[in-house]
Amino acid sequence: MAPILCTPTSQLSSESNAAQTLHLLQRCSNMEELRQIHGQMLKTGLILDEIPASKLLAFCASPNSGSLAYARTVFDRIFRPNTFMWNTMIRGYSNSKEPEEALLLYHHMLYHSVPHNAYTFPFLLKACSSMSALEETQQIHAHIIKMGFGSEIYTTNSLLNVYSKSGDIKSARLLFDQVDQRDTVSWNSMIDGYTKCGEIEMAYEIFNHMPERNIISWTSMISGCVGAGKPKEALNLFHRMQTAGIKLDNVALVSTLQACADLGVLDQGKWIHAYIKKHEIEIDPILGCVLIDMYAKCGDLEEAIEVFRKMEEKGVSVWTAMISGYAIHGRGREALEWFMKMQTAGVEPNQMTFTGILTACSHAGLVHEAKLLFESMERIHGFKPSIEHYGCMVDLLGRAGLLKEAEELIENMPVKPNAAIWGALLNACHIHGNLELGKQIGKILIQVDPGHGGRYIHLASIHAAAGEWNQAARVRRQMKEQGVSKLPGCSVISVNGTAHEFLAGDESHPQIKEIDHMLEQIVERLREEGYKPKLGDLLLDLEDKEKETAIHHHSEKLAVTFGLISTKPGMTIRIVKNLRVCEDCHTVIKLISKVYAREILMRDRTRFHLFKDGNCTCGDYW
DNA sequence: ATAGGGTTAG
Repeated sequence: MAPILCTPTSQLSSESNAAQTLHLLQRCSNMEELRQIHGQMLKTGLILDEIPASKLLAFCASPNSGSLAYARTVFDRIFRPNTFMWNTMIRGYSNSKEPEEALLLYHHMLYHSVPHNAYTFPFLLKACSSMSALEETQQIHAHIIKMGFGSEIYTTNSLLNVYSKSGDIKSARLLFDQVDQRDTVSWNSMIDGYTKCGEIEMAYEIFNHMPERNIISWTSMISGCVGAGKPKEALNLFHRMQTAGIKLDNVALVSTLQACADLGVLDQGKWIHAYIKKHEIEIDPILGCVLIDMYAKCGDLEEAIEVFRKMEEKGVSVWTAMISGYAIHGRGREALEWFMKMQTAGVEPNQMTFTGILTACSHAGLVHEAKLLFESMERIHGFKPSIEHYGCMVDLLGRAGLLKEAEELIENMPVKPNAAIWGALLNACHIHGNLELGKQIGKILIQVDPGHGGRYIHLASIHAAAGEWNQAARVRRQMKEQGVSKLPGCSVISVNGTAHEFLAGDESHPQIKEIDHMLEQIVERLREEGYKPKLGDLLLDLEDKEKETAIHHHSEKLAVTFGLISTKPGMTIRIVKNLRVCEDCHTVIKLISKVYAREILMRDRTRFHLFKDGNCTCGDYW
């Protein structure tokens, strides 16, 4: 028989067919196209070929445009999938809402004795990490050692990462010290682990000792500081990072903007926004969210709206950031309008949106509206109100003077009240002078939250307001015995880009003489307007004259006074205070806004106060 | 293939 000299036409065509299909798979951009290719592959039998089938699976299981469910149906029909295919499915589930499926697949994989390769464990451990599944991680760790992957750096790094993320920093450290190979990823995971469990000093130690730092090292430290309530250190690190010549990316900017928001430093926040524009960095949904939040928290709602307008993808978080922005400014009506606009735009509110809108109602005294919204949460939107939402309602009712209703709500709510709930009620007692109830709640709070200095101060000042000096002193003693200290009041004012910080009774400012002199003048001037210092609930057991001196040196008064002498007439004075503004300071600043014809914008612990013509936007309830 | 980011009551 004559030998076949050339490849049969049919085979040629099927080969070029396979090449073409592979090419199509490579360029495939959505599931619609993929379905067609899949159909083609079923017809030609190419689905039986490992490489095209793998490519098909990989596309469906990819997190962006794929469909994991589709991938699963394909996978389940493959006879003896290879390791790559198993890995692909495990990876798909590890990035999905059902990471536990990744573990189940792994069990099947073991059952079918499919061999592992170096890619299997990183994917699998990622699934563990998103579930914080410590026990499973320990079991997998044992497999890793048994199967000889214990020196694979991707695998050990993944282990480090799960232990860190799941809060088992001890195991992470043990492994970190054990392994014979470490890279930047290993060090970075340790930084993240230490910051996540609040050990910021240890994170610094790792950071300082690592041989090489990349942008992730820096960003982990910055976000760690933000999370630990050290936004100043975060900004400090940011500047060091720039000196080190690191190119910024979105994640680094997000963390830094949060620090700006926490500190209320508008200038620095603006600088970053300008940087984003200059370098044409894309404002993704998360970056947009924190930009809006930063502007809102730095007092510039107009600019927040601008950012919102320019964003292309307006998801629920972005709307929520806007609504929460209006909330802290006490602009409840507008918050409600935005809430409506959002739904008209077809965006469904989530739990956080409700926290935002209820807060907005609370700060603006919109009791009726809040009740309707609260009731609609479950009835219309299908959310069970969480403890945060109950907190908003207690705050709202209490602020509005409906103490009885607030108490009833606490009694009838399905969850156990926490410190925040009692705190809201105590605050209401304070505002409305319900000293008896206040004392009861104060006692509960000290038990629930014994390490929180503010609680003792609050209770002591209620006793003081009732003229019970002995009781007030007793509470303060108790606080001392517990080793709890009071967070000192601190107000910051930015003048020409420099932040000036004042503590209560602070003498350290270089212009303190001038400030003191001006302050005396102000008090004189305000007395003519009928101002009397309110000393009633001041804690200190002092003579009235001494009390006056103390109260006049509260940080917010020092900062406002400095603002008056160091900025041009007519300019808005912007101040950020770390605690709730004191009642006497609130009165004084209102009067200053009238007598000195200045707008004063002050952010305290919970909200903004805009003082203007002798009034404040908080309506005196804060 | 492994590491860093969101709005949140008091």
